[in-house]
Amino acid sequence: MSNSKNIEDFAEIFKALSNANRLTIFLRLASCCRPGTVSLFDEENSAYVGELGEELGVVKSTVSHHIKELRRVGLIRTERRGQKIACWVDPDILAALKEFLSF
Amino acid sequence: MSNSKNIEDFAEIFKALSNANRLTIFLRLASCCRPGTVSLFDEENSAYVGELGEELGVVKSTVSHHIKELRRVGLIRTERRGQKIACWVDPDILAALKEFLSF
DNA sequence: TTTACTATTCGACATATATCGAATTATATG
DNA sequence: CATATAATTCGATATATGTCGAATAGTAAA
Repeated sequence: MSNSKNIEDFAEIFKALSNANRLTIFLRLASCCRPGTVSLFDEENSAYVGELGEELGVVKSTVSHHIKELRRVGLIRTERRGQKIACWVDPDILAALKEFLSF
Repeated sequence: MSNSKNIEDFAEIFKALSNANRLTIFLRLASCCRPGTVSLFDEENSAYVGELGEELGVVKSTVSHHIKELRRVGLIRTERRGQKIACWVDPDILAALKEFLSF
């Protein structure tokens, strides 16, 4: 099935989490978008690219690059909503990750 | 307490698992040395540096480098037993890792 | 259609990393 | 002590990565 992952897939996932800024972004996204739920980046729950960058002290292009990487390995999913980007943590991959570490 | 970890610590841990060869080494070690139990690298359960290298197709020095990295971030612990190296997965850090991904 | 705001892409660069082979160190045994 | 075996360290190198700033693209609203 298309969901099965091998060693290299997991290595890529870990790599996506191996940078402190990227890991912070991931946790921030996870905190505002519970796995399985799609949260908009609205006023109360703002976490769009620009703001994430300000918090971290990196420019927008870098944040965009990191988000792209998180999405590439499947950790998060994103969708444009107007000018901003909605995102959520993929619940399946989180489960797969925990399963992977269960030995 | 000395066990508490911050974002950067976890990023380092993920980085240690982000290389396919290193991840393979870690899983191989985990499979022969259950967390919390210290297993020697004896004949039946051989996983010392040289053999790990042969399996992966990398030279000893590279394996040694990877093991050093896994140890540095605390994922595994090692101890010399004669000419060979005993190792085991640190159960605490595994638990911390799973806890970290529980949100 | 302008203008404003947001996100992405692109090119550049400095730094980090994976890997190898040679040299060295550690341990055991003849 | 000399030899053999195992692991580490060291120096070199090619590749990957994180970051920035400028340019571009997408969306909304005046």
